Amino acid sequence: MSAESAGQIGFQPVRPVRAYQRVAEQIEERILGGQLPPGSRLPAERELVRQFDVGRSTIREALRVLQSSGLIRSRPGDPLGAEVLGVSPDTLSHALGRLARSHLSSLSELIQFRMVLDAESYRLAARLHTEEDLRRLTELADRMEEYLPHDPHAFSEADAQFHRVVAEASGNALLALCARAVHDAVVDAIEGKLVRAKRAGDASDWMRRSVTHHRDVLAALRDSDGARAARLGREALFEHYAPHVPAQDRERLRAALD
Amino acid sequence: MSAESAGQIGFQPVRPVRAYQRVAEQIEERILGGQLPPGSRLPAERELVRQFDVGRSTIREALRVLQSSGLIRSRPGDPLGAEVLGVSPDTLSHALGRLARSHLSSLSELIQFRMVLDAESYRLAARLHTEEDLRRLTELADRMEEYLPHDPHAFSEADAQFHRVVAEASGNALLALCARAVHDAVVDAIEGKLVRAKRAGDASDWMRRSVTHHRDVLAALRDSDGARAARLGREALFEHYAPHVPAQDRERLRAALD
DNA sequence: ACGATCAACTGGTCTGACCAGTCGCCTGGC
DNA sequence: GCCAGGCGACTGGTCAGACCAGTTGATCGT
Repeated sequence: MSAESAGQIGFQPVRPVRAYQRVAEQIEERILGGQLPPGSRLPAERELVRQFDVGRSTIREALRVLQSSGLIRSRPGDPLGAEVLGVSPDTLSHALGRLARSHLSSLSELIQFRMVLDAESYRLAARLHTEEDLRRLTELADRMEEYLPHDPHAFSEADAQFHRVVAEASGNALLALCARAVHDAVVDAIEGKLVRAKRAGDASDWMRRSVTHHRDVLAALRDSDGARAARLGREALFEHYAPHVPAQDRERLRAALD
Repeated sequence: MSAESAGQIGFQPVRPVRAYQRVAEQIEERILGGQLPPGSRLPAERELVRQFDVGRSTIREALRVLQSSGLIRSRPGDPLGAEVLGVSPDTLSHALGRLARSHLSSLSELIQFRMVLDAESYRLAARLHTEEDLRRLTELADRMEEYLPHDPHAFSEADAQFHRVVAEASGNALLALCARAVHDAVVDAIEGKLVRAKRAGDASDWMRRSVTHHRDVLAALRDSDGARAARLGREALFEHYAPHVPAQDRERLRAALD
């Protein structure tokens, strides 16, 4: 290594490790390592105090860290102790949501990212889907058409579920997870505008176009035509969101189209 | 809404909101909202006790949550109070790393996801890069060639930086961030194997191929040929990682190739 | 047999204390 | 005049002990 070849020993700056950190690390290790599987219980706080031989505040700070990571959940009065939840995707969603809310990334970036993720999961789904996937998707498309006239809420629900099933059909849970997190972040960021637009009267028109879009995607998946499915996904997102993006950012979305 | 039309009022189950949660939320709100910009300082804990009118343990648990989210950092004895860090991408990396370590997602999913993200950022970079980007990338490629024979560590560093610059050139900070987080997660997950393989003697051979790969990508970017750049990225990752993936998962990676 | 009661827990919060650091000021020696 | 050193007055990290409200399961009275 270059530092060593220059004659320096290369001491690492040692940063103090807090007691609550070591407690949290030990417990996290046990959870990630498979001891303490999801559903199992941690000992009570006062028992952990005895086992780790630290004060209760230290234990509690460690548990707070684990809880904010979604690894455990605690409930007052529960005689069984905190519940182990295991690794949950919600942390990802939260992190993405924060990133989106901060001006570190703009709405157009978020939508462009969603275009990329959706299109690629479509592409993979076209290649790797099972018959069961197709059956579920057909059913969802049917349900959307059925709900179309009278229940916009159920329609949106079926819509979201359609996308989730496609993402799962891609065979990549991680990709599906991120796609969902980004989807949620976009919805959070733009909800107000869209609800207004839907109330403005073009709702049923939009829903009708949405149904044909989903049918097109389904057909592309059935043909195992990944490129077509991906293009459909990108175009639909572009058409849907471009009007809500500042004009100077629209070029960015267009760049993600081809 | 369907629940209301069924005659139910639709009360939401109210879950108790802990004091530390409200404290953490208020502070997070201020940070995300732009008051309390990165670099600014929080009041001292005992001052927060007065302002929020809660006990110090409550304040400390709230600060722990914020710290574990990467929003703040505190140092004992600092008379200025905890430092605001703002939204950081490290949270994403951590969340992805945990997801990868748990069997919720396999190594092959992680690598496939990286193929998707890298390829798409290449594609966007080919379209949106600036002259300055090209200059920096050329310099990095030169540096890689220079380091090639005698400093594998610096070589890897330049390699990673090359990918980071390409991701930035895509113009989408979110995409770049995720790409980097996934990259780090892959490196964490596979590091042991790779180091062994590199020591086995094919290191310089791999580095030589890597240099030509980066030159190819650079050329594709210069030609604004997004499809070619994306394909190059996918193929390089496939060739590099396929041997380290269980045989039954290799088909998954192949599906991401086209 | 069963429903109300109660005691022994739980986690959430508060108080007050101590420690080891860190910083600013202030002083004494140059 | 200036600078080194020391002396407080802070900081965050940790601990101990207490109280509260909620949950639970056994116990008791009917």
